[in-house]
Amino acid sequence: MHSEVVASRSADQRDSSRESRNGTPTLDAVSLAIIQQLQEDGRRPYAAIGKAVGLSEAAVRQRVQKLLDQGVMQIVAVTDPLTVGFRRQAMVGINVEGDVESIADVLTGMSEVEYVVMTAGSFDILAEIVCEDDDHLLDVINKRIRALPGVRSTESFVYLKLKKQTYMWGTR
Amino acid sequence: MHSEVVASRSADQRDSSRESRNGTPTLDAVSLAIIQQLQEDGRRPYAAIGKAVGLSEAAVRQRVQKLLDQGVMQIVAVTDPLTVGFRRQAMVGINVEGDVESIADVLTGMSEVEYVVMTAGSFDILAEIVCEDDDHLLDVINKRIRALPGVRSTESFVYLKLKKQTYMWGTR
DNA sequence: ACTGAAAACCAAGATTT
DNA sequence: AAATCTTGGTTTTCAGT
Repeated sequence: MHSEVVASRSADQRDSSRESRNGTPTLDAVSLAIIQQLQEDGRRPYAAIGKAVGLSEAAVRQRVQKLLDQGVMQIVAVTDPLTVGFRRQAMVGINVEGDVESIADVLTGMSEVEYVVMTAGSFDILAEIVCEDDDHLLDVINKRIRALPGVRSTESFVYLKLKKQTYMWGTR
Repeated sequence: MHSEVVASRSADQRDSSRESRNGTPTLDAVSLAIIQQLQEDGRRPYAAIGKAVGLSEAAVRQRVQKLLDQGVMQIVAVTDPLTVGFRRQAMVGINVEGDVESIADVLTGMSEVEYVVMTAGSFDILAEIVCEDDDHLLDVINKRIRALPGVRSTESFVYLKLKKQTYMWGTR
């Protein structure tokens, strides 16, 4: 059903823990294959993954644990908040004067903010907000975000309908 | 460590499968609690979830299966593509003339598109793109998306750095 | 709720770099 | 030496009745 991965363990694919320049771990082909398996099904048994990538069950488990500990991946349930019910959701484009990253860090600390990216283009930051209702959303955007020193302007895009949500890169 | 959920099984919270007006299943408190557990850890054992929500292991298992089958949630490994390596990523704001949803549907069918939302505001659609490299990204945006009949204009926001990615609504 | 089967876990021991 | 993989034995979880 899912593709076998040739996992000859040699040469250039043996380092799963070396640090690259930006502090993020370099992943070898085997770890990528494991992640791929788990992108298809986050609860796939370690033994099945092992068979697919050519490793023992225990080895897979150890690698998965490490990937989780390192924060390279998370295994989670994902839903569409709007579908699940009671929420208002929006993307907010933000323009900043001064240090963009420090603003991004503040946003990251806000519980209503699910997603923060620094971008190139006419916004410096995109932040996705999940709220209880309109009042809550208004509060977060107008009172809390726009009030941050350094935030020059914001533009909001309230979600009407989520059409697609995938986590399948590498598996297309 | 994680909060116990009072799951008295009565009256208005026993229907996890009834269909609401828009065709999405109405979730009861117990199912929400289960999802919450799995948002913290997608591989949490059914028994542990059962203890937290006040259900037997088997009951949890059945509910989880149903939630997955219904497409209410998915349990998957989530990564930051940029961290994992070889990708260029961008959010594209799109303006449409005519039927917005049909354009959204086309985007949904494109493998490079991970995320599609219809929005209110100065964009009709927001689409997140994951690509191999700059050339690929350029191709997708300029050749494929802008070429769609009905697409009036697009604006791109290339990702520089992902700062936050959470799936914790309800658990803050 | 019970039961056989599968999966997860653990602790050494072996292998590779 | 350090890290990674394997093996064998044990406990826990799972799936079906």
